[in-house]
Amino acid sequence: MTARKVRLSDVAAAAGTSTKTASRVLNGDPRVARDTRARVEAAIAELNYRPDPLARSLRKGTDETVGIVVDSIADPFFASVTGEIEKVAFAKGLTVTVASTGRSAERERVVLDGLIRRKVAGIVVAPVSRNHGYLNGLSCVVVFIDRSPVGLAVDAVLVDDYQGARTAVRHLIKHGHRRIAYVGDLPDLETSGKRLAGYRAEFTAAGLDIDEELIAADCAEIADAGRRTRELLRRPDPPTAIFCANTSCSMGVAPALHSLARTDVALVAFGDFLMAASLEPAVTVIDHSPELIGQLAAERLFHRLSGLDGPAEPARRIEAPLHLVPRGSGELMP
Amino acid sequence: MTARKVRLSDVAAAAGTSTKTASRVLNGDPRVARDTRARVEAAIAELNYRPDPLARSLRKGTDETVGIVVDSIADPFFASVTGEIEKVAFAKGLTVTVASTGRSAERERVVLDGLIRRKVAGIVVAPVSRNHGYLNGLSCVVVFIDRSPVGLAVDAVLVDDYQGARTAVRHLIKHGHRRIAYVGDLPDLETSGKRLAGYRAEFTAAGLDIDEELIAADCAEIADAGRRTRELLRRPDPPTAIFCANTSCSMGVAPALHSLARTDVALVAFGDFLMAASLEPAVTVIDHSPELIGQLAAERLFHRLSGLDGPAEPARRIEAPLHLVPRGSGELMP
DNA sequence: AAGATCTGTGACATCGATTACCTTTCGGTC
DNA sequence: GACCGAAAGGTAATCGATGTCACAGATCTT
Repeated sequence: MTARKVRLSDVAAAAGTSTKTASRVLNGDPRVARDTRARVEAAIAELNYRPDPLARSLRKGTDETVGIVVDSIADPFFASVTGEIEKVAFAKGLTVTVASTGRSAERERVVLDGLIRRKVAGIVVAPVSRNHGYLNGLSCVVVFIDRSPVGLAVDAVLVDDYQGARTAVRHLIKHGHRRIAYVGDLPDLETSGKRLAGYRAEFTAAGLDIDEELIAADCAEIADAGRRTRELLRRPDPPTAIFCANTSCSMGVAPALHSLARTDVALVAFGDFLMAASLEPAVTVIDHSPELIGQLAAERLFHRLSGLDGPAEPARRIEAPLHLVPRGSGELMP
Repeated sequence: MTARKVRLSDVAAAAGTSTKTASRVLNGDPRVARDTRARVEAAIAELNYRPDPLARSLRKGTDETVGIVVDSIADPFFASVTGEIEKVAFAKGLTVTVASTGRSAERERVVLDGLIRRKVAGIVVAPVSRNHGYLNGLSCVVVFIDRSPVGLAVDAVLVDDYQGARTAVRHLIKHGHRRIAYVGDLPDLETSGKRLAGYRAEFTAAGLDIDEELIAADCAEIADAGRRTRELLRRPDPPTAIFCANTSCSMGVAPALHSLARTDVALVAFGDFLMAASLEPAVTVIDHSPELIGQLAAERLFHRLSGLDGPAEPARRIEAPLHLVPRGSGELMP
């Protein structure tokens, strides 16, 4: 009933060959006679043999697994990215292991180290640390997402945070706003830093002054964003529009505007979110699809793994397209 | 610089012992002399040795990994559950591998099979198939979440879908509603089936008739829920309230109500979602925290793995608490 | 004082596959 | 007819750790 465990040697015995030949069949080695191959395949089917992935990995020195490392798996953005990569990986027969950094550079190092020790074939990582030199000389394909590699030449799938932010701010300026608040995460995160830089650049390009008091770039949590929004609107000279630099912040800003009944304040958010379209007014967003990012990352990873490129193929930087989705909140006039 | 690869035998050599003794130190075997242990530990530190998890797993026949199998990793509910389990697992030094079923029973079988072949120590699974007998006789700890095991005695962390739905419907009836629509997923999913049963039971208990026309139990996608909501409200005898049986449906129902400006229709949703509190009116929900479910599942899993229970400890059914969070939408009168 | 019981340790087999390196067979060449 | 090369397949080592078992010396027993 429960065939306890079938090993390759059992298959070989059943087929009347050596394990080596059975192994050849398993790995598609062409140097096997037609009928020998057939006998081995029959034995495999009959015994319902499946190779032991652990043993194989130990011997081969590489495991058919891809690792995914992100800030938090619960984060909707990273959850979508992960889901997409898992789909592709499953289709190729690879296992997916996940790990979160909690945004700690130290933990990033620990989990990456763990994955590498497990000889994963490839890793997709949304890095936290400032320097990734320690990953050099790895015999493992790495693709960065969301943030770019420093001190390391690997593929990266990114969005153009800087231009995205400029587009958002330009949109608001075009609709007549001059006092536009910035609500975002700490700018020492690469992504946040670039978005803030884009915000600033667009003001400068438009010949407008920046009121530093309207910049709330210290919102790590949803609640912070809500609180800072209230503070901004309480000012004697409140903003007429808000540029919200990431999804978490949107989750704080939008509710705050609602509870204050200040839906007259224009809003453009960086990153789409599930309910954005159903709020009243619906939220105009700069969309960067996590599914697409996941797909692009997976594609890049498997391409490298397939070895179709020469190994010398230089690191590539892929920009996932961004586009502004006008829904109402961003088109309000002051 | 990059110490290519340090094996246990290198450590042993450096410490002047056999690999077996080094292994003893590694595994905390008490039968090692004090100074031998010290020497081995020094060698480990000096060579920066880390054991190879694959080799260890192969030999031991079990991998320090927990598998998580859910409908979709991108689903916010499962993403939170997964994130929580990963946190706990990381703290215990275990790796986490994930796989999605896409709600296909066949795929469920395939991914579970894959995990088992990899000799994972434990699995947390949100099952899809109707019978899990094929998992019997496994040397692997399994914990079910969200749906209960059939033909198999394993631990399960569940919510009381039936009572939750009754609570929701009772709440609406108490506020004067008689025509309450049901919008939910297909009832052949255990969870959905129970919620629908709860809906029906509460009507019966209140001595009210059920209008089958108000039951839209065929919404597998967000878009379906939106469409069905519009249909329901277009009826000559529309409902005055909606009970929304899962989060995905809420994502469809709430926007639909908004876009129709029908925020006079009462709404209670099963499952909290990020923006629920910020909609206008805020959405009353039956909350079942995915974080809590993840924690409970992880706790149960690691408890079993620790072997503190006798192996004969009977399967336990754990109910994660549910509670109604009134926020406005559920308290509207007809 | 001979046996019994612990300690501490190492040699060697083992987990289940793959790789390096042979051997054999056979057809074709010159 | 000796030689070469390709095809087909086998033997044994190996990946890196742990389990089995044997054994020497120290410490008790009675």
